[in-house]
Amino acid sequence: KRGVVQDWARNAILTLVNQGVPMSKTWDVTSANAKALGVVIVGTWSIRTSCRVVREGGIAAGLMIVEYVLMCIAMTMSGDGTSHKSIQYSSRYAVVIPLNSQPPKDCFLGITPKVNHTTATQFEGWKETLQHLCDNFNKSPLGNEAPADPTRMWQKLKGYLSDHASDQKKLSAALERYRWECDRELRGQAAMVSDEHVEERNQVMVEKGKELMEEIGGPDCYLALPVDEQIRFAKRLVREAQICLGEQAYQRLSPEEKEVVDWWVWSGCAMHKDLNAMKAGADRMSRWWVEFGEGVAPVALMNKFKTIAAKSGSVPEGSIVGPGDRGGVKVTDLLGSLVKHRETKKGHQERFRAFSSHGLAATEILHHLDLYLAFLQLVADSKSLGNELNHLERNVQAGLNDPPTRTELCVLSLYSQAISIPFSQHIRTPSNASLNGLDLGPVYDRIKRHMEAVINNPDILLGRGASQEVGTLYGEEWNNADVIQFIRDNADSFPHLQKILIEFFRGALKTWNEFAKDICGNPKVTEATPEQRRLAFRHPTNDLNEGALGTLRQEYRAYPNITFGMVNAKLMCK
DNA sequence: GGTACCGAGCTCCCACCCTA
DNA sequence: TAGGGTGGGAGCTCGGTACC
Repeated sequence: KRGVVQDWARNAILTLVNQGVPMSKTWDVTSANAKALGVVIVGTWSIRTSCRVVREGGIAAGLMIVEYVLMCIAMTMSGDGTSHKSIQYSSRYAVVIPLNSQPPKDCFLGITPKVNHTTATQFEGWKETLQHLCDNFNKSPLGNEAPADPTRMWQKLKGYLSDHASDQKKLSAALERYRWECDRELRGQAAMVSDEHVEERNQVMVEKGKELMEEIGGPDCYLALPVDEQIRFAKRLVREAQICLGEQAYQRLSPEEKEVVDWWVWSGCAMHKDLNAMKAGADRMSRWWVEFGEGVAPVALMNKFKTIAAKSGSVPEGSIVGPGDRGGVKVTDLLGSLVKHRETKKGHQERFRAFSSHGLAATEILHHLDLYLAFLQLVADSKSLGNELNHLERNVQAGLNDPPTRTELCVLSLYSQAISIPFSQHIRTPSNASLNGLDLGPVYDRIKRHMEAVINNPDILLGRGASQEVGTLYGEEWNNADVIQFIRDNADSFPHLQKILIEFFRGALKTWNEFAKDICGNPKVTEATPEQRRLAFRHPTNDLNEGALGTLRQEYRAYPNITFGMVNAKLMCK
């Protein structure tokens, strides 16, 4: 058809946009490539067409997702939230398990804005998401042939993956409850048209009818309702009767069949476990100085306002300085602000491109300690008036020169080198892409055993003869052997290092024990058959949702006027 | 550090073209 | 002639840059 952009061009547009080409430049890139290859393209396309193709691609991807879900044997869901410029957003993914032995498939269900972060709102968001996908599918020719029913999607759910926030566990319980309702509703639907248990069915209908009729005040009240209210009442009556009949049908199943039907597992993101363990270790480390430091503690690194208040003497310094105003984590935070500020116009990120986590930051700082101190001097020298560092720079300089703060940096680095990095590499390595989050029990046990070993014998990490074989989680190479050597060479400068290390590991271990309960201490997981685990497959981490929300921020920044619908379309096309 | 302006990239509205 | 496909132009938002 003349005047219509061909399929090859649509595919090219989607590919280019997925590779990061702005939608306004897809034609320029295509024509430049064609020219270079000596190919003549008949016609052209506009920016508007480019945008439409991407949006259509998103809709087509949504239809494909519904097809996958309708054909799959089971599925799990995962979600995460963030706020961007005062608006809350939720990202949702599903992993569908195909009928055959094909690997699980990730399906991006979209990012939606929401009015708040309550469990009820998030739960409604999930219902709306699946309903919206089915509505779109049913409006398409595919849906005319075989309409999609979100109830059947819900029935296939086997679990939920999220972070460890209490609202997420509550959300998982709400999703599980709704899955239960959908399952019983479908069983009830089958019972309604079945020739068996007819008396039972009639009895349920009569009883439910009476119960709901009493609730609204009797038949006269029902007749006084507007027609749309009457229809809503009738639908509710049918649904509740179906659920009741469905429960009766369920009770006739064998115990083994019931277990398969009811099986649902919530699990938390593995990287959140590590992050929380790091945080707990740091808290415990900072408390140690207060209880046993005998007056020695990391230097206070107060912000500008607290410093002014302390200097004025109006408030005792002890009541101003909080636990988060000193130590290794504080100095990595401050140096992070200095060399990798989240606002592109601030900081010195053109000179340094290194930080990403407290553990890695501590390693980087210790590895190049002299360089960072020299850099701060360079900053001071480059100031036009009086060679004075600003408040932030002075704080960083004080922290880097402070032995107790350096001690904490050593501990953060050792935990990162021994536990965090080997663990994250293990669960994120491409060869482990099919690693099931439910199969991480042995990994968590290994982490706990290794941490206990360090607590009982810190020389595993600190001893001069200690090797990477016994020091790291999997006995592999240190991520940064120079820093390990630096810590050992300077052990005399850190008299509290061993005690602080043990304290940190005790705090982190306690959190690991607590946070790994979803897998290690959960009989649903530990006693599950391989087939049950396969059906409830979920990734070890919530990276997919974290990544989608990160993409949303990047897209908003790169394209200020983009709608989240377009961001969704771009992500769904991938 | 504050202000004004520019430009990039997307969306919306509407008119035109093409085909069945 | 209706309806789908397409592009022109205007408008919006916000990061970047120049200037004071």
